[in-house]
Amino acid sequence: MNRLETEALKKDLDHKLLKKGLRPTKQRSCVYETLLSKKDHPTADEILLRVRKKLPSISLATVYNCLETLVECALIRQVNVDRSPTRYCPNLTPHAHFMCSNSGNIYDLNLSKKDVSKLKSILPSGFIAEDFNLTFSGTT
Amino acid sequence: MNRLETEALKKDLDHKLLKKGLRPTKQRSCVYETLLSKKDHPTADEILLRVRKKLPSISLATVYNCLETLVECALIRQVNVDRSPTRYCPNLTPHAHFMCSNSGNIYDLNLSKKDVSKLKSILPSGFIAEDFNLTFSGTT
DNA sequence: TCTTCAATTTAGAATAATTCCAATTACAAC
DNA sequence: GTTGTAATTGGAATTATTCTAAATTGAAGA
Repeated sequence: MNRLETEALKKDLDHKLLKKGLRPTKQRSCVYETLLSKKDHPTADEILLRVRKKLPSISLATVYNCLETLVECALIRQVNVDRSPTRYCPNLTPHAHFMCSNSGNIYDLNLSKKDVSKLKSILPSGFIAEDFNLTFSGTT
Repeated sequence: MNRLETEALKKDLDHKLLKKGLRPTKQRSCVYETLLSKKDHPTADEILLRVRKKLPSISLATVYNCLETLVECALIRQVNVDRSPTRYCPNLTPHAHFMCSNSGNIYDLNLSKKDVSKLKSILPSGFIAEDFNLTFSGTT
């Protein structure tokens, strides 16, 4: 990501925060940029380590706070696979996850609109889904 | 469940345990029967309470041990929704889950073979799924 | 510019689910 | 019966996450 892109993202973040009456802080933007700069699925601990390269004194509690805020602003998503620590995902397009049992790697599987409507067609009448979560596990 | 059914289940359980070199104990069969007697999605704590009506001195550690064993024997399944405590499910037919955000209730949504093959068709070539997990959240 | 004040950050304590551990207990095989 | 291994048990330990209370920040108004 070059400087111009980074600045555009920061502007977008600040705008979305302000719309919710939240302050644009350097911690929030740093956590956000860190997530976007490497599109994997890090845990809060891993994010702490990465963010500390830029902000050495940031605390784990703040990382959790920032992540929660970013999720609320719909800028990132949480990924939970079984009981393992929550992971965070900057991919906002509809997708499923595939967890490789050997490596522990998580892959995004993008879903077409057709896929999504097929999924929703599983719901019986009367059930209204706000969200869904589809995770495969196996080997690649 | 009448006595004959219960005994048939116990026999099946004992058989599957022995096949794996595991001992059929009263704790294991009690946990299993408890889960089958009310087809909801209790947590380990809730299962402890129910099982203690029959085996007052059973410990929480044993309940966890038994549940782990039953999962390994593919007699029950684990259900994880977000970060909430693991729930256990005696329904072995392919199904998705729907969690009602208001009540917290979890519903089984049975999947047809067609549904399952549609789901698997999401996987790109090279990805081999041993298992999948589909959970909707919303309101009923 | 100075003050004010609520939002945010911070370190560390607290919580909750689960796992671990070491000491019994219970069986099954000999 | 004895023996040996598996299973159970209570409590301690672990781990991810949330809570708390004090310190810091930065925008808005005086």
